[in-house]
Amino acid sequence: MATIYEVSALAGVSLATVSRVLNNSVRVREATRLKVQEAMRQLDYRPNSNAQSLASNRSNCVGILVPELHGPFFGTMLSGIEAELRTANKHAIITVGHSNASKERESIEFLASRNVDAQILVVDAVSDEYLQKLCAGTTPIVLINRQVATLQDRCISLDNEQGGYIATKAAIDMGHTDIAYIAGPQWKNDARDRLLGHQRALAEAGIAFNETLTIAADFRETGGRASMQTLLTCKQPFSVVICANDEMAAAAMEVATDSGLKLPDDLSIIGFDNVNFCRYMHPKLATVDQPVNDMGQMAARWVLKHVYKDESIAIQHIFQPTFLRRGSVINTRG
Amino acid sequence: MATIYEVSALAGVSLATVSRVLNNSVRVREATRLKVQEAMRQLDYRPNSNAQSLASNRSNCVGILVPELHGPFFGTMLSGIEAELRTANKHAIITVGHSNASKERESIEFLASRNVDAQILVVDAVSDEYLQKLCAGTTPIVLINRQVATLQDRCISLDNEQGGYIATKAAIDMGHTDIAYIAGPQWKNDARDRLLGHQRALAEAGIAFNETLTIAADFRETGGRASMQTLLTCKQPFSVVICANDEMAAAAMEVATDSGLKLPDDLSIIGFDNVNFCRYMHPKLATVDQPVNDMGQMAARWVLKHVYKDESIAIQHIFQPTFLRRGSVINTRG
DNA sequence: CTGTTAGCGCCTTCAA
DNA sequence: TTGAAGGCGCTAACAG
Repeated sequence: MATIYEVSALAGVSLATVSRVLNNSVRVREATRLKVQEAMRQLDYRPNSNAQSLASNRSNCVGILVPELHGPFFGTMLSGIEAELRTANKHAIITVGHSNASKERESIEFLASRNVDAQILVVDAVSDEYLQKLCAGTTPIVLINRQVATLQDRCISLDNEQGGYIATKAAIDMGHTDIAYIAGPQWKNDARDRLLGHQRALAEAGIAFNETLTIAADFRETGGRASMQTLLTCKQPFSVVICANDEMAAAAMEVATDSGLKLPDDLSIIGFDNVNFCRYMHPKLATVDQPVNDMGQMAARWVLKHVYKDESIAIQHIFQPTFLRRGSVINTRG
Repeated sequence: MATIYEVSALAGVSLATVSRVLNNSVRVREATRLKVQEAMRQLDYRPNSNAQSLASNRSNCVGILVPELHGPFFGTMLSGIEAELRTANKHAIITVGHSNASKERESIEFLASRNVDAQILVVDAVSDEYLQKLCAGTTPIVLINRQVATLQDRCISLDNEQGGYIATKAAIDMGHTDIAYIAGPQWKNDARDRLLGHQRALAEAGIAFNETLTIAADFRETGGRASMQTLLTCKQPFSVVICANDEMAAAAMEVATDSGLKLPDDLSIIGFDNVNFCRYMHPKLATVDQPVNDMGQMAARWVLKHVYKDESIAIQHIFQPTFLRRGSVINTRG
């Protein structure tokens, strides 16, 4: 592959000049520029970005770390990030953490060693202290869906408490008073916040919080399934089960159907996230929409603004969830 | 961030020696190695991979190009690729082509300029000639789900013809003779092959191919929806509609249900791909399983074998589909 | 506006 | 087993 030297030789200019037209920096005489560009074309020249990055200490790449690649959630988020970055001609280097602290750390270090200009992280295993130390370093960091008190200006996340609140409030508004709740793992702050919102809605309506109708699971189908089975055998009445995410809701729905309940007449179900498969379910899953694509886009914009200095960009740190009423939930007041 | 110089100074050795322990190459005296490693630890040294890549002309990164990031299909594939690469301590640089020729080309060039050791491509817009020229270059290329006659040894793909065949054969075996088919875009070879397989199964069973019951759509929900509507108004009887992918099948199912048909009693539906949402549908979608994760993994293995010289690996170029019978299809023979 | 000259951080012969 | 020296392809002062 041709180098900048060959271009400069062919064009009859110094390599500094070639570098200048490459970065369309400062003033280069139009004729010279054309000569150089023609030489580049003839040689099919492509700059070696490793060399550029080494020399300039900038890579035009931003590193991304997500917990996983499969599944509907992070794909959408990545899509939002990538699309926005691309508009600015920046590229994404994507890495996976598998919700495992050492893999997350390893990925972050890989990104750092790749000299990315910034990192967008979606992590749940690594500690707050680690993140604080990381943010104190030189590479700008953005956090999606992770709240660290001292790092608010770098956090992009959903108002999970509000999401938990509106889901439960919607159920209450539709006449439900016996409400079961399948929570997410309580060591995750989003799961905790959703539960808090749920409790706030109950309190506001004067409904007592029922411990035995509240089960903490793992955000996965297996957990949702087990939780639903427990609920069905706990001898307490409930007309709706609210789940802290859609996967668990799907599992709950399956268990309920399998055990002979007719949905939504016998039981209403509400999810959280609004991932793509909600609309394929039967009945369609009522859920709380989380604008993942937009949140990914916003993280990318944060980088565009703070790293690539596009001052025209406004940053929104907290995104509001919205309740989507669909067939899986019924109004008991008719 | 500490450089190799500082490490060599602290350890009291030359930087060549540091480089050697870094690449655990040749023989370094154990004592020296320990001294160096201790220095690295103290300085929290991380090699700059841009510099490594520039000097060694190897990056330990493989470039990936997929059509999109959202949606259930490519996420799973990426997951398979990434996991396999990671076992060998190689990393993935992921890029998106949006099924658009110039974006695909741009992404490929980006990957090349990043000096990736190999590229795994899932492309549909770029031409065969372009790919041939690309493969003639120095960077090893693997193609997933794209057959180029002269490049067979670099292609990993599903036997789509067979997939089309078994879907239709399954329907026939269950007593269906009036069979509608919603095809994919015929400029894509996978869509074409699936249709060919469909026709082979028909021919084999002595069933005449019915043009008006065959509609080519776009592999998307909108296309599936429109096609199903056309079918419902075409005044020809059919007891099953076979779709060239699951998205169109989901849409077809929705349209059928909305127009009052009871599934699967009034109409059977079969999809293709077995993406994650099939099992959330109601009735559950019978479909042809495409082992996407495995195919991604195999592409990664190709790279591990041919680029990183792990000769122990065996490569499988063609993957076989399997039919998954589920509730959306009924046996008319009882 | 253009050329000269140092590096960027690391690998890799070649000698010792 | 180790060190010295040149170079990977490019950027960024600093002169001119």
